[in-house]
Amino acid sequence: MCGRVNVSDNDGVRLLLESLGMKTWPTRDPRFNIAPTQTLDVVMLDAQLSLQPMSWGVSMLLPGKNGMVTRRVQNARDDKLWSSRLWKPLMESQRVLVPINGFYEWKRQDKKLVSAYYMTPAQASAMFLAGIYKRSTTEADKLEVSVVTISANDAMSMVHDRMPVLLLSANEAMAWLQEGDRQSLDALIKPASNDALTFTEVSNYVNKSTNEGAECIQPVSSEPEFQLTPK
DNA sequence: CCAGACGTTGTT
DNA sequence: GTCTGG
DNA sequence: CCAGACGTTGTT
DNA sequence: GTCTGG
Repeated sequence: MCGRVNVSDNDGVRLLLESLGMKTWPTRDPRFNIAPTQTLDVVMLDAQLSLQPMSWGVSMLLPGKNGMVTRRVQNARDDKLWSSRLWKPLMESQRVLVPINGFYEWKRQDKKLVSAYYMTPAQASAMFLAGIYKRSTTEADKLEVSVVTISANDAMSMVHDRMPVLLLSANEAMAWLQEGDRQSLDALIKPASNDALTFTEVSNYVNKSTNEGAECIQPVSSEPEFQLTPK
């Protein structure tokens, strides 16, 4: 779940960041198809709120056939946040917000891909995902982020059984950054309400992560747009 | 997340 | 089948 | 000190 | 391999 996002509408993101009182926003070229290992601009709270580029996926070391192997983990499950030795320290002091315009999910049936869907906030043009970040142990100054996930709500479960944790108000977003105790944070870690997201079925153009542009979010019409004239 | 590879040597 | 790259 | 875990997704 | 918990 949540392994592909869209950050193509800088105006929408700017409004979202301004709702927190920020005066900076992304100046990157629009990206309709951001995949794990690529760069996300992430909101962190230090002395002030700031926007930091981070690589999508927190690295962890695991024993492999020939020594240790690095594995990148793009999502953090809600039920592991306080028990895993990877996530727990990040939950305590490394919480961040991931501003996006929307994310993609793929529906499967009998193991096979059926269709791709684009999810956008119903009430805004951008939204925050709950994230946790870590300083890279190998590369100085490199930051890595994972997106917190939870069981899908009823609406999402039509497509997929997991979804990212959404922070849909400025209050919730700031609470995620500021709260110190576990109880307050746990209150934020819940599936969004069923009417929080708008679903759009899109073509398989977005499947390939090197494909870019507005074609990624173009709706699939129920009727074919073009029909061959029968002969 | 999905797509695509999944080997090596020697040579230019 | 499983790993890596984007 | 030793024992045991160590992400996530998809899948059913 | 390396960290956490007992």
